[in-house]
Amino acid sequence: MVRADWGVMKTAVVWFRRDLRLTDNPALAAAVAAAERIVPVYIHGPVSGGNWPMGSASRWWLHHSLEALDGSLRRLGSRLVTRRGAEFQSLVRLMIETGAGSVYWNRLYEPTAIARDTEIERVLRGEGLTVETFNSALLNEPWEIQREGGQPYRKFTPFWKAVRQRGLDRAPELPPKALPPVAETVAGVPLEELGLLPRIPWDAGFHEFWRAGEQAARQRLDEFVASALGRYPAQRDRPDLPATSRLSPHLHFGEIGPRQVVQAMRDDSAWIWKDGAEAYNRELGWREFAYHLLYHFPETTDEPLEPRFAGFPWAEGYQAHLAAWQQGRTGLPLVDAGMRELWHTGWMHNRVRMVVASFLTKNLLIPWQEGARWFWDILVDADLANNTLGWQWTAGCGADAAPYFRIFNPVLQGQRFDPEGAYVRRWVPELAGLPAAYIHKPWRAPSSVLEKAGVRLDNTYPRPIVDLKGSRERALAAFERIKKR
DNA sequence: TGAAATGTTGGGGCG
DNA sequence: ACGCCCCAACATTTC
Repeated sequence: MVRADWGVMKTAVVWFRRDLRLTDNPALAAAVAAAERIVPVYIHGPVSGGNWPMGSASRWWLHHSLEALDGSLRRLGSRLVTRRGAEFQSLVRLMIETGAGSVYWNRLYEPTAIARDTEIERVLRGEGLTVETFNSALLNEPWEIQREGGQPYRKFTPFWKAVRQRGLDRAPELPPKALPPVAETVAGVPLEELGLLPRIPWDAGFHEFWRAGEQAARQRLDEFVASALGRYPAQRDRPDLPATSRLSPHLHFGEIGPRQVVQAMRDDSAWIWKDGAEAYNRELGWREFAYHLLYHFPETTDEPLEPRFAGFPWAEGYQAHLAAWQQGRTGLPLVDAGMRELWHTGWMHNRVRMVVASFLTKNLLIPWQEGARWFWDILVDADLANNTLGWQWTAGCGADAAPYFRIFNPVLQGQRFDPEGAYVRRWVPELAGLPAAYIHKPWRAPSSVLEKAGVRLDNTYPRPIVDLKGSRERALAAFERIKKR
């Protein structure tokens, strides 16, 4: 095969974005197959993302993930070039500098990213350059799954059925065995100068819970399959147990891809864990559904999909309640435990996410956008598609949403899913001395029990900021006003 | 991927 | 022995 025709080496830029891995990276694989020289680049653009610029926790993760990616590239003989500046200009400059005639990237699906990438692709192609884009993030492109007649799905169950009929098998790309070096003359900005790490070290605790990067992602997947997958269907709703995969931030940054995850489920020889694999694949299905919805209904990041919710009578003057929710001092132990887990680790168990979201939007009648905004900033797995779906689902205004009357009771949810109170004890230590019978409702505990546990209501721990029964009735009345006639 | 209110049933205490 | 009542326990309906 003659490739280095006329003695000119072909150079390709691989533009990394949220595909921070070498295995199962179709853009990288295609570039390696097509060119002799590879320039891997990450471009840190100016504040972008429209209404949704990357949050603090995401930036923390990104910093460490880029560090890991650079390490992986170096082990193969290459390195990551890090640039700062507007994406288009940075890309053009780099291509001119390196003599690259082509650029490869894996697609993003956020509305602002689609608009930007489409424009970059158009202009570069107009200049006669090669632009090739790929799917690394999803099992199917959002437009590949369609209803009869071409409309998008709005219900998960038929969507998932269509996905299953299409089949989940997508062979992951193998990683390159080696990569050509990047010339010394190609300069980059040191990672530290991107300013991704917070100035105030509120992230100090994150290191205890997370390790970013492709290797860590793979390890977590393997450990999950080996140790927890069998119990996943029965225990995944238990925040007090290590029953979930915690892959979400790795998936968000593309340190591992859904194809690899599905393959791990399939390859697992213990078929008695079939139910676990099925249940976990279904969760990947929700992720696919979220991207499907974001692609087809891009305005839902800010507006309810269900138009009648535009006139919903949300509470006014809710700042104090919002702050109590954010800081984990609502007086509802399960809610506070969740919000503090979020603050300390950048992550929250999914069952608890539903409970705190229901409490915010229904018991406090605070607009779901406020919750989405807070999660966006604090979650290490903050993902526009998933976050939007999750909040609209809880608020009852989204696709396949929870009916408006479905209001979680944080006490009952706590008793059901944290029966011994271990989760609350861990994150709300001032309640740790309470017996299980009162851990989820300290305000109902006899004074002798409180005293023995060292709990002084209103002092060491607040009473509930709203009455559960009354606020539930208020929410039902509010929803009644926008009910479909 | 609810909770509360309301309805039904059946065991057991008791006159 | 029988009927009455109470009330868990469970089922159904409603929000």
